[in-house]
Amino acid sequence: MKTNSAARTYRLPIPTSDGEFIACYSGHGLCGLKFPSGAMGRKRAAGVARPPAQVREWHAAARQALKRALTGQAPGSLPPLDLSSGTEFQQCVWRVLRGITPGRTRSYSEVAQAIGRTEAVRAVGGACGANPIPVLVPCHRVLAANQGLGGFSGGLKWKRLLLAREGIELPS
DNA sequence: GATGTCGACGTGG
DNA sequence: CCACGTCGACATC
Repeated sequence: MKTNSAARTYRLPIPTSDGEFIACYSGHGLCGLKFPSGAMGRKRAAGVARPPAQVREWHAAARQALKRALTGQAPGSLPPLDLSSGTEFQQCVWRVLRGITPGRTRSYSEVAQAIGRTEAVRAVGGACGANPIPVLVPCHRVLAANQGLGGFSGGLKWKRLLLAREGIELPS
């Protein structure tokens, strides 16, 4: 049978003043966002077909949302997010993250509490690290309870930067 | 107070 | 089995 083009994922660049992010789209929506990689090969996707209209539409929304998020504002309307790659537990965590408003933070234990698994604090950290759409799913707003910064898959400098943009004063 | 150890939890290697 | 983007409880100085 024909290659199921519906399952194909598209990787499209989002140029920003902070570098070129890469957005990934599945047939169901935005499924990934990557931070700019320092030594970026900016190869135009020469042989790659132009994405379907639906994807281009999502991409336009994502670009605008990311721009706003990078200035510390609420992202506004988002394209549909395809978080199906995550386990049920992870999706619960990510849902909570999306409820944290810009300029506010939670601790890993508070998030654990919010999903009704008070003791799964550490697992929450793991779920945050597995977040496929950083920035728009604000895993950076989760700090350690002891006022520490915690970690960040994309690099702690990004976490610091994003928090600073939202006017959050970092502990020590 | 400042350290050190330990148990609890989900996931991937 | 182990290591994580953790935390709080306890032990010991």
